[in-house]
Amino acid sequence: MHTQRVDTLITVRQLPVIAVIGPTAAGKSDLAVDLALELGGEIINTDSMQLYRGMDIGTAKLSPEERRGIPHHLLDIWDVKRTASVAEYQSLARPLIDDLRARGIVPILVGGSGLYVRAALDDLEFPGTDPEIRARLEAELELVGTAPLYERLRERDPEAAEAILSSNGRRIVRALEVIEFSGRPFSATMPSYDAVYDSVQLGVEVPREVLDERVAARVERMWEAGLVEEVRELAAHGLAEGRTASRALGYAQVLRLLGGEWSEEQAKDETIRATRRFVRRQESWFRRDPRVVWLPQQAPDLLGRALAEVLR
RNA sequence: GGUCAGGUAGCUCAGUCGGUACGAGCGUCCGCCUGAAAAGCGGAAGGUCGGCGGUUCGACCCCGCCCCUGACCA
Repeated sequence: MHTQRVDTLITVRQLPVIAVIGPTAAGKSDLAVDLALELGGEIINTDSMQLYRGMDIGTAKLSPEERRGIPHHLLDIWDVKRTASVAEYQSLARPLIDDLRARGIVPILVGGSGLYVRAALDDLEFPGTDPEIRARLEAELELVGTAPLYERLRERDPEAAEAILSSNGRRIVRALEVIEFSGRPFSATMPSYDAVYDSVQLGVEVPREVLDERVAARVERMWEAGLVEEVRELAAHGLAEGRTASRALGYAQVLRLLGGEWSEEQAKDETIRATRRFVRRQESWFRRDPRVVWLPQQAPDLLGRALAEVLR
């Protein structure tokens, strides 16, 4: 009976689910751990590449010490050969969030994969997939190119065709796949930001010039920390066959280095360039969501401001 | 000192028998994004074509001089 009253009290003042988002190298992970220590939270990874086992250096995974005793979930759960999937991620993240909340622990999502964050937090439903149809369409795309497939999409689902550019083979294939196995149109409904949880999204903001410098420094550090070795080892475990993991920043470039296609300098430069490009894409994705509260990472009282937003 | 090659977008380079620079890749800026999302796709802004003078109706493209870069010769 005692415990029941306590539980009730806690439920009354339940904190929102927190998501720490923002571009690569902005300082999300540290802020998240700070928040977890302060609020009694645990961390759920929202980074598509940190889901992979063995991809540590290149994904800037926090070391055990850096985690400062805070449990981190959804790290190292996939083999590099496996193709990533937002839908699967969603099916893993949701129960986890629910479970933590039920135990009075604040879930703190951290990561730069925008779609993954939304899959966890927002009311997104993924219509399913059919590997055979997909494979067939992809083969067709390879063979005929994008134009005929786009034409077909326009016939079967004009609305989807409207939303998808005729040059984007990947999205055309996915739309056709869904239409084919579901018999229904591919409703690529744009930004419906309907949250399923009470949540706060904290965007860590860093001036672009600073970020660009940090990216270069970080890639340099990754190299020194043995990224090439890490990739070499993963390659022995089939990294190159992995559809997703083989494309990860740093990994893709080192793979080309190992394949003799690029020099070390080239691989490094390309990694920096690709990462900067990625940063810009992340910013444009997150900027679009009006719910994000942006906090300047370099401000003296970052944690305090973050807490204020959470406890508001 | 001489010979040759070259000086065109922020970078690397295309290009025109003289008629408004058609440029390309990269970078930059902006945007899109529902089962690969560290992926995929799109749009835009950037050039007094090394400088000065000449020939011409007209020159980035022809001529002269000069400056700069690289290679070679001495």
